Amino acid sequence: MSFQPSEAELEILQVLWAIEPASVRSIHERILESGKDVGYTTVLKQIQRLTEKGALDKDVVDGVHLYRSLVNEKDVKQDLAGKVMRTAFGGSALQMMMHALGQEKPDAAELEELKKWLDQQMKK
Amino acid sequence: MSFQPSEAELEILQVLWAIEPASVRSIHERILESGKDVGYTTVLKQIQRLTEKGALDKDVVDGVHLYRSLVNEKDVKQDLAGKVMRTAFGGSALQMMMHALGQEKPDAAELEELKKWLDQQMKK
DNA sequence: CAAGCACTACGACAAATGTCGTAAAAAAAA
DNA sequence: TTTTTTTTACGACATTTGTCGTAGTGCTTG
Repeated sequence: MSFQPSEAELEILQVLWAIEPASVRSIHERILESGKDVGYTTVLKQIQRLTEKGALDKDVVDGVHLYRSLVNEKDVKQDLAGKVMRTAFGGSALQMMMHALGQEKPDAAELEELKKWLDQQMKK
Repeated sequence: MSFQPSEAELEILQVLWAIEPASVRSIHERILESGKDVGYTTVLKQIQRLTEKGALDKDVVDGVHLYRSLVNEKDVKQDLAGKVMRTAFGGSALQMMMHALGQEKPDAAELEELKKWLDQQMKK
């Protein structure tokens, strides 16, 4: 099993997957930009814990601490989605998706893409 | 926002949605059957906490305590799926589903059903 | 009725999470 | 080279979660 991050941890991982390697400061900024208001030290602490757990790696280049992820984005996301699918939707991806979409109207482009993917799948 | 259960809580809710109203004993049994090994009192405690939080309701009929859920299954599941979709998959249900399926090969029947649903959606 | 069983209530504990404050160290500015 | 500002390290604290043990209640049955 790969790494199963908590919510705050996932947030940090997401930032890293996008802009890694990154300093604590830049990660913190990103998180603030995304609307969530949280202190610098809080983010730092989470980052340190992630590092302890072996999910991140730190480089001290030129006196600046740069972090990057050691866990694979796809794996983590597959675990996450898979787990929810299994525990809450009896293993049905469709059920899960329909519930997720149930909140807002399905986006047309999204549906188009889904169709494409589906055709692809069925061909095989 | 509806109720956001923890994992153990969700497990109990799932049982209730299936066989409610139910006694602690029967809920416990169900959970054991599902493979998870956990003590009676542990389940009871979770149930009591859920009740405190207002997610369950207790009926004492004939000296037996029967519980049933006060939270709506669909709502809870939509919240859950929606949240994962938003926090981990940038709001894309498709991405979420593909990751979920990425683990095992997509099931043929599942795909068929998905196709049906999709056609339905696109028609509208 | 009394002893035994089954349930429930209560509270305790450890680990995980989310959040900071403050101190120490490093870098930048004066 | 002091002083200021930025960063990083540590450790603290409150909550939430998951898990039980134990003690109390009340129903069941000999």
